[in-house]
Amino acid sequence: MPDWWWSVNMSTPRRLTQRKIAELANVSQSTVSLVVNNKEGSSARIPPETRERVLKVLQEHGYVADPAARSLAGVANKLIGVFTYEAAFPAETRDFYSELLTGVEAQAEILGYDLLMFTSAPVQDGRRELFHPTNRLRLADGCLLLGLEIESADLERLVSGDYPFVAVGRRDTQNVPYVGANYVDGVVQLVEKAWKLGHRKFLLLHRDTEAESVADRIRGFVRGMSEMDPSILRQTPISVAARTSQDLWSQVVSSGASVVFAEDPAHASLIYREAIKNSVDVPRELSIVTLADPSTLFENDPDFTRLSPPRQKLGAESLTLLAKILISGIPKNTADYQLLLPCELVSGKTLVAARV
Amino acid sequence: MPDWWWSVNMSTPRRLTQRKIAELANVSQSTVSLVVNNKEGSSARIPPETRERVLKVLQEHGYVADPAARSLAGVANKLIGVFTYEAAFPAETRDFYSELLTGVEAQAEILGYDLLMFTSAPVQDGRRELFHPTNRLRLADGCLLLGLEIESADLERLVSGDYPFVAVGRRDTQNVPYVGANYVDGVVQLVEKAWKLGHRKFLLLHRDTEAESVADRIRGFVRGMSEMDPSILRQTPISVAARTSQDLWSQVVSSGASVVFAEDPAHASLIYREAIKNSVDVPRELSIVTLADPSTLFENDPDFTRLSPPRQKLGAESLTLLAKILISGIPKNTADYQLLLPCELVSGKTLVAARV
DNA sequence: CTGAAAGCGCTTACAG
DNA sequence: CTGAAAGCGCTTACAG
Repeated sequence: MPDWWWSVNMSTPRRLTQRKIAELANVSQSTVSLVVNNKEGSSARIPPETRERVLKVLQEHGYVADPAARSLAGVANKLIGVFTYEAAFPAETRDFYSELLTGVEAQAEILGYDLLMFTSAPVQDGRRELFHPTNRLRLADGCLLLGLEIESADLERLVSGDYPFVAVGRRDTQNVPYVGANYVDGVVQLVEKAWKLGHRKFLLLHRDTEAESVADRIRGFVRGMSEMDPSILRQTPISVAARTSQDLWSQVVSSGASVVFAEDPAHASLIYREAIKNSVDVPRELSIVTLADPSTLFENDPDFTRLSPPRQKLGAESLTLLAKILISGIPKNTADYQLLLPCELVSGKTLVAARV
Repeated sequence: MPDWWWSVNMSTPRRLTQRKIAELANVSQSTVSLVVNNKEGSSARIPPETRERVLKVLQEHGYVADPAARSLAGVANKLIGVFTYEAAFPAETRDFYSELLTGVEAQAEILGYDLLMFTSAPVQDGRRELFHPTNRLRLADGCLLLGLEIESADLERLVSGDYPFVAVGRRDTQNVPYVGANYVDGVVQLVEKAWKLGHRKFLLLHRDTEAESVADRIRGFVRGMSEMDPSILRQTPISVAARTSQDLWSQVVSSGASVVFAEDPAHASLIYREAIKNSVDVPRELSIVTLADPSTLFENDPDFTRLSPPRQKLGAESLTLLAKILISGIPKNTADYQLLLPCELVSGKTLVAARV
């Protein structure tokens, strides 16, 4: 405690310590600690009477152990850090994070963890920096990492360190514990479905990012197509979605596709609107499939046929995995710390039989 | 550090400490601390050469001070607790909390605070309990309290304690530091506006809750009406909004109102739909005004004439106030810790001149 | 059954 | 200029 402390905090006396509780209950500080932690074990046995007395004082004063001190003394704090590479709450990123955080929050409630949001991390080029000189990861027992893209350098550093963490979403980096969505199999199924409906002219428009979740969807698309017919796959355009409505529409038209796989629902939405403008009937003349749930911002959209990643469950399971790691360390088998959850396939109304 | 530590963590040696850095740089641990904290002041003056050497080792090893230890040694935690009476992220409460939390988060980033969400608090009757036996408020330097309704017992206990906190939203309880929205003046303005447009038959339908935010809107309505004409106020129905669309519509019809003040946008929305069903033209035959922003769940609604509480700003300013309190204690003047932010009046399209 | 003591990693007067 | 030392609040062997 620095010297100036008292002068600054004269008004509010220092927080309640075990020592003070001990005085009040007429026991030693160690006894208080024993009671607080409900230790009955090996060497300590506190008579019920004493325990009651201490407990009473404890409750009367609403004592809570200083988590910093506890942590320093080597106990887990039941505190889980949540690091998001972008601000978690704003509308722009709300769709992405909200569902995940809903799951995390619900599970935290169940498992009795509090959540520490690392909002103080300095923002660099619009993204928060994980390892900055004053990073406070250690405040939490372990941490959840959220973000469409996560720096592989960060992941490597975490993997080689001893700090428990779990990434939400599959990651390429070796030995990273994660819980992700199984986009590959999901997209394969969607491709099969379209194929069986007679579609042969496909188009995949994906987002312009290196994120694993996007790569997986592309991979699923390629695998699905090649399982159906490798020669058709070779003629199937797989492109980054254009940025404007018009350019998107050009991509669709010039591809001659009967079904568009628009990874991003926002793109599906724009294409749908352009289709209306150009008097193209969706889905009778053009089927549209999207590979994630549409945001509430595009509520007027049709009920897109789509892949629905189980975002709430992803959040919940990530926390569950982290809790396991905290308790018993990283599992031996990769399969036990790299989990892929199946995506739901929503039938929707925008994928119908191809016209002959 | 408990005894079993090594057996559990054999693989990963203990985290890097200043002591180890000191050995590597051939200085004392105190010197490392001095360098880490960039202290130049009073008693310590480290020659640039030594400093460089230490800095180099520090960087090479990516050293970060253990925040728990720092905190224990008396440095502020820069940790703000966030207590929500309901789960913060789920869709049902998303509209209410998201905007607030967006503001809080943005401000936390600016002020360098991390956010601790008290998700471990046990839920009783659908609401989290603030003061439960294992409450961990003390984990944070202070805390923000969010909720439509906040138990006054909780508030009283907080006020009489020494734990710094700020409520988001105005509260009746004495001496509670808060940042709220000025609903009273906002509603007064809306009443005036409708009055000037020739409306004389008003109806106020409010939510069935004791929350201060609702009471304030009712108060504003009453004040506005009585400023216009007390005798008309006496004939103006002020009721709890019915639960079903049909009953709501009955309330509207039987009141004979030319303008409905529906506090809750969800109610405004239902009334609007009933109006369409019953071939009543909104706004030409019936004006509707709502006293909060509609949720994105009702996106198909018309652009309601409404009061828009500055939710993001509420969040941000609450954190700012709490930060002030943390630094210099509760201000002397009530006016300095009980803040009311003006609501924006959105013209919208559902309030027009009354038919003569 | 309970207390005195060591130690967690750090900050900061205080001696040299 | 730099190191030895006290102390933050806690947990847990270890003595009594």
